[in-house]
Amino acid sequence: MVATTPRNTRQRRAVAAILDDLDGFASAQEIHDILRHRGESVGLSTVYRNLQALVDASEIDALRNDDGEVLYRQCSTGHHHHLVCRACGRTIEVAGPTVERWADGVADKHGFVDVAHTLEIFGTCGACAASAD
Amino acid sequence: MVATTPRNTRQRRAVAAILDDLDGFASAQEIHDILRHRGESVGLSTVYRNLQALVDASEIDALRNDDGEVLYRQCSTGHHHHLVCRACGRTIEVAGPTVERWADGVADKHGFVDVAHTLEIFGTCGACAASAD
DNA sequence: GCCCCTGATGACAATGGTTCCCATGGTTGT
DNA sequence: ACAACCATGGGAACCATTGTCATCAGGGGC
Repeated sequence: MVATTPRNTRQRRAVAAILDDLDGFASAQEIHDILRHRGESVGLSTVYRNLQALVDASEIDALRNDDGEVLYRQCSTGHHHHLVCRACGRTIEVAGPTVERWADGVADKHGFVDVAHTLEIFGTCGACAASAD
Repeated sequence: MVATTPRNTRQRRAVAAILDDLDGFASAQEIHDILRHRGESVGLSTVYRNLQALVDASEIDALRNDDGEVLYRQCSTGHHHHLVCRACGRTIEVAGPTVERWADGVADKHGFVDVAHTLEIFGTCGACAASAD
């Protein structure tokens, strides 16, 4: 499987630009809407395809919210987790070396191989909690 | 909010019985199929409703697999996480007091309130890894 | 045990996020 | 510029899940 270089299309650039601008996580549909409002309309299928390609290339992170929707965000490289505000989507990347070791240790102790884990922290950030009073 | 006692119907008992018998996680559709094969046919809507009720009552745990499907399992009470085999679904409950404290501490440090977290470990159990060779 | 009220059921429609299909158009190597 | 071929987009298809509503049955009251 020789990795073919993806073409540099207007749509691909537009999707990447949105992810550059956004701070928190956003769904594919939200990104599609933002593109429409910017006048840089891109087909919904294309948004999905490009997001999936970026995930495959490990250039963005994806996670599911409680509703099962997939959210995307441009993140730093390397393994990390997220502290996400339920209200505004603001996201803080967190590293947890201890947790990584713990998870691997638990799996190893039970004879599991090819181990991966998911860990996300959800809460309400200070600003949103204050404005909700 | 006075909790009304749910009625003791054949369908409710049948769904609970399946969860009693199963060891690992199963999707609503799988449980529906098992019921059909047992001859204790139950409407799909009813399966979903009863599973949701059991989740609300904290009598079973629910989590999403990579495909976004919701999986259900009868678990011990109290907060815990899961080590799940991708191949056979075998599940081991794990407690991680250190992780709990770490997650809460991280959230607190950033001023987040009303904090929750998700943590699941996926891997291939020894038996499945051996049979895959 | 029998009735009746009311919540539970189930067949089907509807929803919503995501993926598939395929004719068309734009990109890139030459 | 040319041509080959990948990317696009609009709509249909998919699939898990939820909603609708007429019908059914559990269980409290008698």
